[in-house]
Amino acid sequence: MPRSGQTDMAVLGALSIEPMSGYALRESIRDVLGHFWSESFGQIYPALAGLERDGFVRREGAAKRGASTFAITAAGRRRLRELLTEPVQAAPARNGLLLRLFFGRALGTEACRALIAGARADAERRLREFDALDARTAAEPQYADDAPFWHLTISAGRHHAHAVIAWADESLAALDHLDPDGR
Amino acid sequence: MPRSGQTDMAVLGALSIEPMSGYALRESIRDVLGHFWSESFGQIYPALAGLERDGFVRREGAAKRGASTFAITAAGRRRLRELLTEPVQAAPARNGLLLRLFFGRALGTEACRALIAGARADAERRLREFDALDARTAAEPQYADDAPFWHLTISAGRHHAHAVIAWADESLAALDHLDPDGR
DNA sequence: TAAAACATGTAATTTGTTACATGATTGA
DNA sequence: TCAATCATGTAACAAATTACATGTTTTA
Repeated sequence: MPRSGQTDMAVLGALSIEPMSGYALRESIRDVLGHFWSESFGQIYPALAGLERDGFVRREGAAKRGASTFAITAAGRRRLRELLTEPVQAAPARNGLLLRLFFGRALGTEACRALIAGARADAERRLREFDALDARTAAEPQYADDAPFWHLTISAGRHHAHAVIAWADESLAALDHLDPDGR
Repeated sequence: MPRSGQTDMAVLGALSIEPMSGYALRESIRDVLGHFWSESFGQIYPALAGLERDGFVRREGAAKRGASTFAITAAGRRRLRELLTEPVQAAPARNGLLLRLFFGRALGTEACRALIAGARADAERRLREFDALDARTAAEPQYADDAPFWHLTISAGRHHAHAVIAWADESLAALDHLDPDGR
């Protein structure tokens, strides 16, 4: 039974905004936190069970059939603040694109170009997703108190995507200079 | 015995540049690929054993006592090209800083400010590390053919660090506007 | 009424880290 | 000679994904 503090933080945090089912929890983590966080069913349900056992969430509605909603308790809010205050643990760096480019001499210049162009296209797509996400949250006045913080995370995503685009353009130009025949 | 293609790629790639011991492999992965990749002993040694069994690396020097060096074979180079050509698999997003900021209303504005300032300081430190890394590779003429590719990865790190700094400054200003008394 | 979406959970597997155990070599 | 560094490996644990199993509710 995985009980990482990280998963508990994400689950309690989401439930601190509004009560929802485990299914909805996963959907909103994917759709709203998706660009900087992820959780799978295999973690969410055991985490909910543990949090319920410890009195941090309360299950509302029948457990057996159909929908049951999980709500955060007062103890759960205290636990959330405790978790949020813990030092940020750096995720181990694992960037498959940069690993391939580092060995670009073995991979070949043309394949490198394609990888960089792909990363640039992904970044452009993410920028469009951020626009949509911004519009969605701005349209819901009940989240007004949370929106400024949500905006910080979207802004981080935008800055990152812009950085990828600038880097890609610069890098494609550098590879052209290295090997002027685009072949 | 973990045998992920990702670890094999990093190990074969490093050995494609020059033969070295498992220990040195870990050091150079930490020191050179550190800003975008990581491997631990628990993965490197089993990976080396598997690669040796499959004929992709050859152990030179006594296995029992003191140093033994691992060198990539011709089959290993073919295997490396094969691995490098595989599609980049996106690492699951896990950014503990942004997760905390997203729940910034529960964490408190002041703690958010401190987290952002910390991220900014980390980025500044990384920029200095990139300068040192650049100087180190530029000083070794034997890596001239690889250096242009290595430079792409360092440039990516720099762009990313600059993006973090710009985002942090913007975000700190936004939080000031939200709550003018810094208390 | 059939398909799609909602909903909950478990089990197997993968992936990776950390700690432990052991020993050789080198330099102060 | 003692400590630090180099070196190899295993075992225990932790974290997370994926696939599987099961059933309900809504909608076309």
